[in-house]
Amino acid sequence: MPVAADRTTSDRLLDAAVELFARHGFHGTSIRDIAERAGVNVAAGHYHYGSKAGLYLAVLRAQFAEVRSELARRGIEPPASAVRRASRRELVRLFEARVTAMLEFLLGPPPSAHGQLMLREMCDPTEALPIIVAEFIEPQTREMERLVARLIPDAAREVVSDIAFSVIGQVLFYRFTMPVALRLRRESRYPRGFARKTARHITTFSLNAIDGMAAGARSRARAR
Amino acid sequence: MPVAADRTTSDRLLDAAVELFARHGFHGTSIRDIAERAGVNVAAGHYHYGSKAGLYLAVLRAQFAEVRSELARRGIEPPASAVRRASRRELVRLFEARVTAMLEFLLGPPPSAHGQLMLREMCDPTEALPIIVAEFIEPQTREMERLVARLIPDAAREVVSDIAFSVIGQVLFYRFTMPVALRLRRESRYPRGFARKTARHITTFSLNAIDGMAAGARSRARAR
DNA sequence: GGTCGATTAAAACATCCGTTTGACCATGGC
DNA sequence: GCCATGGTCAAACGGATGTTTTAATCGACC
Repeated sequence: MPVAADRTTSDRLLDAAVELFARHGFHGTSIRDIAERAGVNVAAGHYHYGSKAGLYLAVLRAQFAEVRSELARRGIEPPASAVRRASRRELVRLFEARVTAMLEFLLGPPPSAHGQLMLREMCDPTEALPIIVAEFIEPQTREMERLVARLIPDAAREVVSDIAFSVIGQVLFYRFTMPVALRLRRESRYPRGFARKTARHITTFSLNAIDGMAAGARSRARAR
Repeated sequence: MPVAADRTTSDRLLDAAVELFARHGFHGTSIRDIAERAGVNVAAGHYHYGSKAGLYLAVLRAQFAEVRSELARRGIEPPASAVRRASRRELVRLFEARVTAMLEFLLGPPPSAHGQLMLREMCDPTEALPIIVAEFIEPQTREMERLVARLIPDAAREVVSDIAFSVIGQVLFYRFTMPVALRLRRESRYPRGFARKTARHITTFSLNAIDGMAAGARSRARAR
């Protein structure tokens, strides 16, 4: 089943490589598989990308550049000034919107290749990992920190950072443990609306945690 | 660097295989690498375990049987009746002890092979995944649910389950994203006491969340 | 029309892979 | 002593792998 034909050889290689690397990993995918799927010669990979590793790197570069622009397109990257001025109600809305967007983005349907490739980089970090961090994880963490900082004022930078990590952690968790979660649920894929429903839970859980920690900090401050 | 010598061939194979499968994955590890590390002949793997896949399966069986007994040894598996009778203070202590034990277990030092093998099964599920679920994830989830159920009485089973997932999620997250977390921190491994410190954060975060959700449920009940 | 650089194609290369074979060796029962 | 048995070994097998080589093809430009 070759990829769409009206594209350059290098693009078709990239498309096929995304599919197969995501599905079977670097070691589990052969140049010949990729070439066959792309409908090109085995030598094309080396000609256009130098080596198998070069092709893999190009795949991740392309994917996570796309991730960044996709997230920007969905408009969940409001200018920092907007977050600074937002009311509590607006902050909560932004929080849930962000969590929902990330989950929908990662869980599909169909399940995106991004999540799988990211997971693979956690298993076997390559020189592509810095790209993923820079293009996806770092900006998402910073934006989340900005939101959290407004939701729990006067908290130490480190506390804010830990909380942002807990939130992002819950989100990524639902992607990374998908095979297990589905097995526990005895289903073959997440049901319709699962991302939204899960986002609601994570939001509720996390906002209660944040509010509780803020209240705790206030009462400790009074006791001093 | 061969493995200790005063053991049977099949045991030395298993030891070497744990190391290498954890480090480089199934596809990334060759029978020859394993045999060399174990100091035995290449044919030994097939003789004792039938095939490479058979050896891999044996590795995971052994590892996660060990996990189960190790967790039992650490005494964080109190009989269900103890949880049923525990005071709030005791429940909180059990909660933090469980989170701490899981984190110390997963993060090391040195980082355990279990976590890495588990992560690999999330990437490429094999017939070993049911073993991991049955030996580790399922029991941990059930125990956590039991604790959570006591901490937020009268909650629906589904809510309890979601919360338990959020807690386990945060714990596994710190293992799964280790390469990224370390990169963001610009360190090569987690500092001493990191597991304990992180367990404190997860406990604080989660208990605040649970208490908040419990209070929210109560006030909604009153409004009705 | 011819030249040249860029691209594609087929074939070959060397290496590595999982697996199998058949010989060798120790041990224990008869 | 001798065979049966279970374990270990070097060697080889067939196939797959990433990569390279070499030749053919295409398109633009003078």
